[in-house]
Amino acid sequence: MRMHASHPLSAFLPTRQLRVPQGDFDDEIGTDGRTIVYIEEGVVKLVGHLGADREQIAAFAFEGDVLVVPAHVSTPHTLHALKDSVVYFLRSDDLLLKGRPATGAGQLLDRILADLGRSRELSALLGRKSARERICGFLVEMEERIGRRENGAVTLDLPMSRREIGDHLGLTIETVSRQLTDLRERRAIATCGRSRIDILDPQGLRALAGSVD
Amino acid sequence: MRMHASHPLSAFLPTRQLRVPQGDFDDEIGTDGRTIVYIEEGVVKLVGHLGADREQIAAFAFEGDVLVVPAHVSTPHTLHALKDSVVYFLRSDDLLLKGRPATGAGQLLDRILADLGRSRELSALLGRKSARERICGFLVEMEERIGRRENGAVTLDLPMSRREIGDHLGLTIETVSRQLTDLRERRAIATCGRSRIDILDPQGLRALAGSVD
DNA sequence: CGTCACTTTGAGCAGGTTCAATCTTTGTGG
DNA sequence: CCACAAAGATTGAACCTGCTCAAAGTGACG
Repeated sequence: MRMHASHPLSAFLPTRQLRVPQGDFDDEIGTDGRTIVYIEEGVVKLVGHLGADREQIAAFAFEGDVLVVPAHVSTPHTLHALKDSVVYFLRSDDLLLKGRPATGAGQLLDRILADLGRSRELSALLGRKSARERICGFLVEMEERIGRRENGAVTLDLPMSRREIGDHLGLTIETVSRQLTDLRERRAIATCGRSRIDILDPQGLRALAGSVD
Repeated sequence: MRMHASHPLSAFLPTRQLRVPQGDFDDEIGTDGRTIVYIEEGVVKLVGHLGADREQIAAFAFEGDVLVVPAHVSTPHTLHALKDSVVYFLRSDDLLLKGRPATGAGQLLDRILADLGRSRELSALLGRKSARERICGFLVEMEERIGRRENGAVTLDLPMSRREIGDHLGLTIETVSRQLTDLRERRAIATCGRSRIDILDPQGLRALAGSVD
């Protein structure tokens, strides 16, 4: 499903490729209009800043994802790379007004709407789910987006820290840690080092995630 | 800023106008693809269903707003009219692939991105704000979207109930009520009946909303 | 092998929920 | 126009989930 090296985006629109090392790259985002980012390689997080060290991670974006950086909102948002990444920038103004909707435009719009869909899903999670449900919902989402099948179980290599997971799910690191410990004791997952998580019971996890499905 | 009677949307795209009485109109939404809704008149809410009477109101949409109904997400979403409304439906497939990007297309995309911006703002609110901050943030947003200036103060005629406010902000009706009472006692707002709220101290409200701004 | 950042675990606390009772608003029919 | 009913809103008291603060443990990298 991912766009390839000579992907449609750059084929018909004025994009700007950027290789970013792990870390911040806020300078690259224009503040005057909405920016659309396509992740060609790596992992990126979109962070909302509420002041006083309060952060809400609005989204994690992986290879092939599109991320819309909001403008004209009261919470300032910035982008950060969790790994060395290659991204393309695109101003929303350029998407339609220049004419020439090509093959890639529909795909791009689809991905923008997918981004919006994930945002709605996050709202439901933050507004109405318990800590247990949030963690399980997060693990299920990660499984679907970056899980690798490995003889039976699904393996996750999480590129984000406990703090970042907490800042995404509206929880503290302590609560994240406790919930993961609990899931480990229930044999729903197994952990190995800081970033690796094996999903032992995908169905159990989905049940605990508390969605309708 | 709102589109007018012969608005660009219908001028270049296959839309479907629908007059809906107050209440549900879920049947009208196709389940097979993402649906984009333009509110010509009235007020609409987008509801995410988490089962067991748990609801998250993802968005309220007023005249001139565009609302994207997410598809392919694990939380089913439905639309409801809070008043008699007139809305236009548009499938995302039809937006770009048919060619002919017209004047309205850019405007429409802008509004889709505005919808996404509001969704990000909501995530920040739900993930990281206290009950007090949520209520104040909500009032400030409503002030900006549907507030009417009336000799000095700004007046709101809220079309939603306390329950709906709670289901939007991730709070119970009791907490919403208590917070409003508290704001009334601090002389930040005044209430009149169930739906009318006068904003007496807009700046104070913004300060209590806890955004950076 | 030592250091530093990150993670885990524990104990006490607090903001918001739950449950229950009362009060207010709104709409309806006499 | 008033009385009544039903839905919605407010208030109170007890409780509970997740937070805060603190300390100990673990992994990653020089």
